[in-house]
Amino acid sequence: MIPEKTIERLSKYRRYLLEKLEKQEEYLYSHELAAALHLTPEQVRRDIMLIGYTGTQRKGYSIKELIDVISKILDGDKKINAVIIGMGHLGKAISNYFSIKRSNIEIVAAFDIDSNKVDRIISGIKSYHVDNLDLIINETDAKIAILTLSPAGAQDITDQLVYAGIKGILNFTSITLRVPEDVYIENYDMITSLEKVAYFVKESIDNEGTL
Amino acid sequence: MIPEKTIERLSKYRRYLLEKLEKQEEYLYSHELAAALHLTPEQVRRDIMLIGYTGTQRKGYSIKELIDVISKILDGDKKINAVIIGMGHLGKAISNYFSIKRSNIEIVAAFDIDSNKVDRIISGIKSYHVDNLDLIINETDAKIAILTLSPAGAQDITDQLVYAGIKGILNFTSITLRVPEDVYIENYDMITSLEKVAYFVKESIDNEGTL
DNA sequence: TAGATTGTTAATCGATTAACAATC
DNA sequence: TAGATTGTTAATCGATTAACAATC
Repeated sequence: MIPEKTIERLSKYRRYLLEKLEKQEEYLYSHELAAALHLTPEQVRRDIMLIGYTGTQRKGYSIKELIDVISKILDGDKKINAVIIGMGHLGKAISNYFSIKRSNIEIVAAFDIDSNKVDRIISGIKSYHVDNLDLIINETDAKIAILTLSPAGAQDITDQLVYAGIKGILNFTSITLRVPEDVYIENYDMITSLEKVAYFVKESIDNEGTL
Repeated sequence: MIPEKTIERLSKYRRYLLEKLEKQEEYLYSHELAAALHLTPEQVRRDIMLIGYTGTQRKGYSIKELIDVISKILDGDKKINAVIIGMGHLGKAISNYFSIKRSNIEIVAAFDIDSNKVDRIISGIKSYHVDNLDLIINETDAKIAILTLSPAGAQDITDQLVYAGIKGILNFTSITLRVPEDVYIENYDMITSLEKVAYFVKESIDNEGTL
């Protein structure tokens, strides 16, 4: 079982490695990857050890091989389908973001309650009325839902999603959702993030020259 | 010095407490707050201990007092100004999100390179061409920047922001930015989050019934 | 009072970092 | 070869959880 933190870093490693691959580079050292992502070389080596890949002692790691190993871990064999709930600005932003297909995740449908945003293709994704949630999720066999709707209806929609067979939720609403144990939730809380930045900025301004 | 993780939770506590306050409730127990946010009561009590607030042993914590103590920690005395770089869908989504004024953070300006999005008021925020970055940041004394632009120009803009006096960055671009030590960066990486959800969903599907 | 709750110290857990032998 | 790098174990660090006395 690979720890959550390592999974996060693997995703970032892969992104960086793909950039390197495009530049025709073949090998890189743990300390290069570490420097690029503000980590320690030890941590990089340990993560790579955990996924069972082995470099060569002078040349470092093969970029191509490492990408393949990480991809096998992150993507598995089969594709996984996702849906977006809420096609406001945030929903559209995410659609565009993932329209460049990366990895094995595909956004196969979007939902909204606004009749202007329904039964149309928006940002390349077919958009349905939320009344069709259960039907479309079953048809597409989607397992992930990305929640970008307003907090008010979020818990209700979540219950419907779980009922329809969704197993993972990326939650952009700022409320905490209740779900069964076997559903994985990742909370993406913009308010908290901004308040955190503000706190540490305030701290650093207050402590200016106090070292 | 309060740890990062505690700061994050304080932000969430406050949000929840404000909801409770609106419902005219006066007191709550550590276990209530814990249950609502999927934490342990011990952790809630420890966090509250760290910020130096004390409840009463039978009634629990005064909602109003606790909000005030958290606000004093998170907000400090003075307001802090923020700017958004990039007024695409994501920039607009964030503008709307924070147009309801919460805490002491205010978004005072936005920047873009697209002439259609410049010298206008978008989602309630005055939008300028990026050429005016330094000028406006100095005029408004903004200390935080929210980056929602495309990865290509992000490092260049970041250098300009740091030069203009920005001390905290909320980074929505998926690249890792280089900044001086005294600039606080919070990375908000949607790709990594989605890949993480996909990984754990895949794991749980693979292990179905394996318990 | 008895029961429930707080505040806080000690124990545990997990993740990161240091250290270093092996080796290309 | 000498120097740099990997792989991995041990040590450290930090955060969470358990335990429990104090007390309303």
